Amino acid sequence: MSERILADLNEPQREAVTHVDGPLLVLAGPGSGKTRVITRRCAYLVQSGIRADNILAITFTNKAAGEMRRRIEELGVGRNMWIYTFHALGARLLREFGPLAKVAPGFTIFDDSDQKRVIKDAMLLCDVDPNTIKPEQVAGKISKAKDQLLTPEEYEATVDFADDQLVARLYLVYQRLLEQQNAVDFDDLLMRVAIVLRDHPAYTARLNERFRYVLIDEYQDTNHAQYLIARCLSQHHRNVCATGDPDQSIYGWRGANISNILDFEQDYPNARVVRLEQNYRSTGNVLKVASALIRHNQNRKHKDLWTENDDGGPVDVWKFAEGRDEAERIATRIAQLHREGLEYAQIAICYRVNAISRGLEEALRMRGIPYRIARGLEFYNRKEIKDTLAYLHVLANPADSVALRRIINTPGRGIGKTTIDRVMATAEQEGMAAMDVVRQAARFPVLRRAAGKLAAFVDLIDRMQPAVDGPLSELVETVLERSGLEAMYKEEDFDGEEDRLANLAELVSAAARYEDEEPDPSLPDFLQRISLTSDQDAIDETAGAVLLMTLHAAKGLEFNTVFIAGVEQGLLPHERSLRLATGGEVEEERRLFFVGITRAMQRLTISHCDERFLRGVMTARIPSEFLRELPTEVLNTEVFGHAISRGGLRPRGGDFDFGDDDFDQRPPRRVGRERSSWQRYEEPTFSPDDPAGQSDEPVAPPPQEYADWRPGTIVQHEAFGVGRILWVRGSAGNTRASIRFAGVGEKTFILDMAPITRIG
DNA sequence: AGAACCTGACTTTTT
DNA sequence: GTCAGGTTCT
Repeated sequence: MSERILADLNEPQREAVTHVDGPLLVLAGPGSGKTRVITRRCAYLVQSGIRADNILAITFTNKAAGEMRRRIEELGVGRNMWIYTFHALGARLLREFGPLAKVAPGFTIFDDSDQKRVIKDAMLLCDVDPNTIKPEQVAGKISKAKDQLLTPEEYEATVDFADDQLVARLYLVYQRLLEQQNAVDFDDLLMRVAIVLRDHPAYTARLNERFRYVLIDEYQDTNHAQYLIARCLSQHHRNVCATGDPDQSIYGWRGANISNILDFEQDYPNARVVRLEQNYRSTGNVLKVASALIRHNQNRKHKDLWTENDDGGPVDVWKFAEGRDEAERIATRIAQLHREGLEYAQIAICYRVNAISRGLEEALRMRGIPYRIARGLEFYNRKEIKDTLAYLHVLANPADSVALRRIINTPGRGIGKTTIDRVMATAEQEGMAAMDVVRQAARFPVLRRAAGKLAAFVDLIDRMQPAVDGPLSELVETVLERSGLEAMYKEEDFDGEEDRLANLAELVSAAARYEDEEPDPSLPDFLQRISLTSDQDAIDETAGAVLLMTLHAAKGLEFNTVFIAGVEQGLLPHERSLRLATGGEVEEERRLFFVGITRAMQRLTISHCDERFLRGVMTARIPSEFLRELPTEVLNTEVFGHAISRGGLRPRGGDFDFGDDDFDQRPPRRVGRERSSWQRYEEPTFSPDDPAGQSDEPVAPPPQEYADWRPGTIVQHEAFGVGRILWVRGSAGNTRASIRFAGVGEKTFILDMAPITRIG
């Protein structure tokens, strides 16, 4: 077994894996086999006689935790290892020592939108005009305070600006509102645990006994509270292993403190430091570009990244006249690579801001290239899911009035804003839970008129309550039926384009799956777990589609071919990071670029434009200052003119620098290859009765995916039966077809949405 | 109570 | 240009 654990490790990797006692810092460059080191080390510890349940590994995402568990179990050890995200560990410990931290079991975890709701409530209660300060700002300051473990009282003592005194008041009320609802926010999960660990040495000692080896992954992203938790958990034995890469610290704006990793050696004297510098992922040229870029940062630990891989082709730097050209060219290039045998799933397009994705999507759709967007906030943020979960939350925790407000009139049952406001005001006055006010509505004169409707709602909830003790999936079904949500969404689905019922069915099966896998399932645990599930966890790199994502979302992934679009000043680095020009923020932007570059295994293309549509207006752009920092000798720079309105995509010759006179005038170099892809650009096919290309505003051709939906084609519609296509037109994603049905007449549909199939 | 209308914001968002 | 959230109108 030892053989297997140490097999194919390089020297530093082996050193890290076989380090057992005492603090260890693993500085792991991108693609240096960090996960391998972590999992092998866990196996090594177990093999040296340490019990798996004495080992605690902490990650940032559920996905990372799951991946780690999978790979450790593959090595045949560690079935009982503690593998958690920081927040899940927090939730777990809070449940354990709840009384010490003033939370009752079954507490609700509020997400950002719940939190915002409560802050608004606090502002209302404190008579704070939202024009003075925005709820988001308040949230930000409270979050910072919690990161520093400051209770409202302690925070108040530290502030001297009037603004912050206001925040202190709001923080106090906010916290009170949370407590009344037996709810915590994400920051509480860390702060409360850290405070208990700080103030209850006996408890901390016990946990040190339990977790004799502590491992923290992505240490560069820890904030202060997380740092303290890690520190306390390893206070007695000092068997702490931190892994990470300061050059990939990209969450400073969320409170991550890069100094935690930079100062590890001061924090833990005698720490062993291992540098993983050999890269197994990228070509030599990609790595050269990455290294040259990141060298421009001051605040870092130097690493010499190297690889035994081939140099590979040059790194492409493409310059376009306009955003649309960029999107077109990337899409055609992807089509070409696919024809040459590259899987779509091996390709990613990254950008700094989500706003860039739209144009790319359109271009991909136009060519029928399958793609997926790894955008934040998908499944659990859908309205129908949030509604259903809100019922479950009320059942699990009747004090949860954020959830109560969400469902009390959803579906509509004639309980309006006035009534809801009165319920909330009464609850505040009487110091009661909102649900209890609703229960006793008849007692309160202001609620007299609504009392009947409120009683009906109470009755509804009470009739659901018994199902809480039954199987979870059945509970969800009961809620869907009795609440009327199912009926409501059935109707909406019928005349809308959404498929909300399908999502709800997915929720039911998620509940069933949870119940299946969990030894000790419970409704509160299910809900907590959902609250701690992010969309990052849902990114599936193997879905057979090109992945579009922000540079942030790309961290930790790798692809054969990577495009980084919109590498322009103001976008990357983003203008908001330039404003206060605090150097540090520009360095974080540079790290973001570094993260993007190092996702690429074989091919990397960086692109930028002279103009692009931003916020509805065409905006002049200049290339990113970072482009000057790249080594020209491994770049292949190309300049392209307009793809569409100037009659076809063609490369334009001529001089090319990065467009800014301040740049040093290194001669532009061209490396390698003919640009054969241009010649192969395919003129889109236009539908016959829709002669396009005459106006400046061409009518978009039907996307490739509908290429053979020609007039005359016979199709079947779920409701209208068999019909004949009259015409197809429209832009990608909005392709419309007019179809004549016997006895029904002509109807126009959006093809992506309508339940239509081709027949014959 | 619900629809229509208006306004402002618009980086990133591991939990 | 687009979306969400809030406000005003009916």
